[in-house]
This record gives sequence, structure tokens and C-alpha cells, in this order.
Amino acid sequence: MRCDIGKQNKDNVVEKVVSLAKRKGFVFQSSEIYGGLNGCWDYGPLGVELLKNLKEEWWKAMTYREDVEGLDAAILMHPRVWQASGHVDNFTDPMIDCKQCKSRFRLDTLAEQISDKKKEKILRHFPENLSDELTEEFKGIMNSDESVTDKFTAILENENLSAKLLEVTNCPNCGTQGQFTEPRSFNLMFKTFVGPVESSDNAVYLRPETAQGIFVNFLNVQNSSRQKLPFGVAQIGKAFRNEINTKNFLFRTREFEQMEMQYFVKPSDDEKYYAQWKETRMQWYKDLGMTEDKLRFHDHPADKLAHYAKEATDVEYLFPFGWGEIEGIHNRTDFDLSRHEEFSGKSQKYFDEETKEKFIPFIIETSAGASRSFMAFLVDAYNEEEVNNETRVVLKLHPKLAPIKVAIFPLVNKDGMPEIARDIEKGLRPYMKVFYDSKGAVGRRYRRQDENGTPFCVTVDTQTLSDGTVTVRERDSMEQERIHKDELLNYFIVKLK
RNA sequence: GCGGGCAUAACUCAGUUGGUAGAGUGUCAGCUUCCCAAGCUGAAUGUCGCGGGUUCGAAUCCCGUUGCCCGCUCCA
Repeated sequence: MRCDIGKQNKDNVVEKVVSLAKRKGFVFQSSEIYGGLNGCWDYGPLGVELLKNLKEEWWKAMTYREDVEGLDAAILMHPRVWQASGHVDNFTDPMIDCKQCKSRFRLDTLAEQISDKKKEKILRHFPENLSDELTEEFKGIMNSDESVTDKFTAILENENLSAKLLEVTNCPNCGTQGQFTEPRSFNLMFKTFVGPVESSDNAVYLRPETAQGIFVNFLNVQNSSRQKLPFGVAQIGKAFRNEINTKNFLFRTREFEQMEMQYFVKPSDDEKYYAQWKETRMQWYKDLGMTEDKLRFHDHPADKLAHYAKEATDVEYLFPFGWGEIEGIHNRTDFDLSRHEEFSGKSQKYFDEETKEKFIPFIIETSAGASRSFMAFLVDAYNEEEVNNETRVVLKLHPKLAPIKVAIFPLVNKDGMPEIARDIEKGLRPYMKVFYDSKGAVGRRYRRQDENGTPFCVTVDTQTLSDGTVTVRERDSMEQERIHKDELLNYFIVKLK
């Protein structure tokens, strides 16, 4: 019972944020007037500012330093890139469902869920009912030196034998036989075509990650920037994955934006820089005001690492629906550059002047989700407070992230106050995103800005007319101080630094 | 992809046994207001997600579809 109530409250937060996001212009559903497009979202006037600020903070933190260069690679890349990266082969998940108990299994891990004894038994009886041709294929696999699990998996992944084996395999969950659906294969990459003709000869993919654009430019960047190891290359850009399920607002979408930095190091330095970047990246979220208690590392256990990784951890944020990854930090070893060297035939080695050694660098990857961070910052900022027996909705966004930095009001819309307020607006506008409002009661205007996350409101009142000072109201504390209008620009520049 | 829930104004929702839609909030215009959203007057807004069907008549019943949420699954 208590659980259910808790869940309801949690769900409400996401719903409230989605509702607020639409109402105030942060996020709209893609193609909404046509009924929407699954898993795609548009950023509205305030959302695009928040997203831009978020990316800018990342860009400054990650590239305004001696040892990191920026890059913006094309979304479309040579198809061989994705063969080298492993995405063509590994980015697919053939899956089956048990019609009886509705359990779903990945074909490549199904064998692990069945005992060796059982598998041997199934395989022993399997040759029955096979055509001669298939029997040959079957024997070929069985005569290898692989483990029984690998043999079983090999047959499951064999186009001709798979269905036959599934017929005689029991569901690991409910034990029912012969109730598996056909394996469905999903390649999570979006495919399209270069040029006017749609044929497999000119198929290309929308990149499923920005990282490969960095890897293939490793030597270009290194040569042109004269960088020496260790150094990094950073990039912000869209990536696309044809996810089976989209979920949780901006958290799992088919089109999303990444902020990735690949740090090239001597192989012997990998652990040092992996640890260093872990801390640096975690601190970034904290510095931008994300609640510390809702941040943690989730280290990947050694047996669950991706094929390219030696070490991996996620920076996770406690969303209303649970912990979710907002950034991955990986030690990718020399996997990527070695693969590209192999597939392109172009040496990717680095020559170390000091030791006179030639080697392929290791890569420490920091891969942050811009869209996911956006959602995390938004959810984290959402607050409802009781003020004078009323609920105040306020987005406590860090001033650096806030879409609008300063709102400027005349206390009343007469007596020369609007003119002064307009002058103040004009003076600040070239330096920061400002907003002018003269409509309705001033309290209402304050609350409206609270919902937008605007950290400061300037109000021109009667006293301004005589001594030139205005009130500056701070969003979170709702406290005011008087500042001379000519000091405002400096005041805010310091506050927003 | 499976199962469940939901879909009515910008937002949150109401809509009785089928008779062509309402409220609150918000928005806009004006008045009032010297500092924290509920003062006054007035106004705009919906082919009731979309497409079929049943019916004299569908927001309401049936089928399909799309989207969102939850669970499972998945997330190299």
C-alpha cells in the first residue's frame, strides 16, 4: 500500500515536469499535431536556452583547457566505420518471446539460461528431422571445440537451424516447449541512402554515437593541433538509435544528443586518467547544482563490460523512476584505434618523441547525454513550496543553466517606471538573456519567472525615480536588495560567473 | 515486442442510460495595484488523438491505428 502511494507521487513528478515543460515552452512532443512521433521531442524557446547553456558549460569545462581540442564530425560516416566499431555486428539484439509466459529472451544469451546438461540433451536429440544439408551444417558446428553453450548459441544464431532448435527448447522461465516466437532481429542503427538510388551499395547509417567521428579523426586532430599525449578531443552532437522501446520522457529517445570527450593516453597511464576523469565529470554535475545525494557511480562488473571496455562506470542520477545513467566513463583501451587501423589499412600509431616508441594509444571516454542531463537538471530543479498557504512552483536551476537570467519589471505600468525599466532591459540585453514584463500584479510576475527558473528579477519602483536604485529579487530566497541601476550589469555578470 | 491503463481548450480535469461540450487554472484587452499568483470588467480557444463501423443521431458503443504512462523485456 505504502509502496503504491510512493510510486504515485514519483510518477506525478515526471508528469508535472512534462506538463510544465510543455506549458512554459521547454519541451514539446515531436510532430504533435500529427499525433506525435514515438520517442522524439522538440525543444521550445526556454528548452533550447537551457540545452544550449548546458552544452556551453560542458564545452567550456571540457575544451577550454590546454589538453583538449574540439571537433564537429559529420553525422553520416563511411559505412566501414560501423563495421570497425562493431556496431554492424554487435549492435543487434535478435530476440524471442515465449508465447506462454510472455518472457522475452535475447537469442545470444538464451543458452546461458539453460543448464549444460539440458543443452547437451537437446543437442543429442536434435539431429532428428533434419534435411541432409542442415545436418551437415549442424555437424560442422558440433565438431568444433567450443563449449556446449557456444555451440548452442551458434546454432541459435544460424539462420537455417535456429527455428528448429527453438522448437525443441524449453522456455527457461516457464518450461513450455515450442512456444517461442520467431527470432526478430533489431539493428539499432538507422539506415539511409546516399544519393537518389536506394540500394544496399549506397547504404549509410545515422551515427549511433559521436565517438567514432573522434576516433577516425585522431591523427588529423593530433597533427593539426600539435598535441602530444595525453590529450583529448571533444564533440557535441546528435546521435540516433532505433530503440525498441522509448521511455520516460527524454530519458530513452531515438534521437538524442551526446557530449563526448575521448582522451588519448599512453597505455600505461590508462588507470590514472580513468580515475581522474571519473572525479572531474562527477564534480561537473555537482558544480552545476545537481543534488549530490541523487548522484552516484555505478561501476560495471568485469563480466558485464562491453566488448571494447576494460573498465566502465556510469554517472547515475536518481530520477523519479529510479537511478538512470546520465554519463558513461569507459576505458576503451586501444580497441577502437586498432580496429580502425585494421579496417582502413591506415596506421593509427602515435610516435612518442621521448621514448622513441610507436604505439596505439589507449582511450578514456567520457560520454555524457545532453538530453538526459537536460532532463536530470530539469527534474532536479523542480520544486513545489508552500508560501503564504499557496503552492509556489519554482525551477531552482543553476543561474548558468537558467534560460532567462534576468526579468525586468516596472512595479506599476506608469509614472515613468516602464521607461526606466526599458532602459535597464536595453542595457543588459546584449550581455544576457533578459525578459521584460509589465503585465498584472508584480507578485504574479515573480511567480511566473519562478516557473521558468529565472534567477533574478529587477523591479523599478518609486524610489528608483528619486535615487536610481532598483530592487533585485533572488529566486530561491525571494529576498530583495537594492542596487543602483547603473551597477546592474556588473552585479549580474559577477552573479552569473 | 507482450500485458495493463490513459487520450475532451495551452494545462489539470468534468461530461449522467448514445441527443453535435463544460469548469478551474492559464492566456489576451482594459481598469485597479508601491513588492510575491486567488481585486474588477470583458474576450478568445476545442471536427472530444486519428481512421473506420453500428445508429435517425457517437466524446459516449464496436474495430483498427497513433501517442503517453506503468510492468515485463531491452538498453553492445
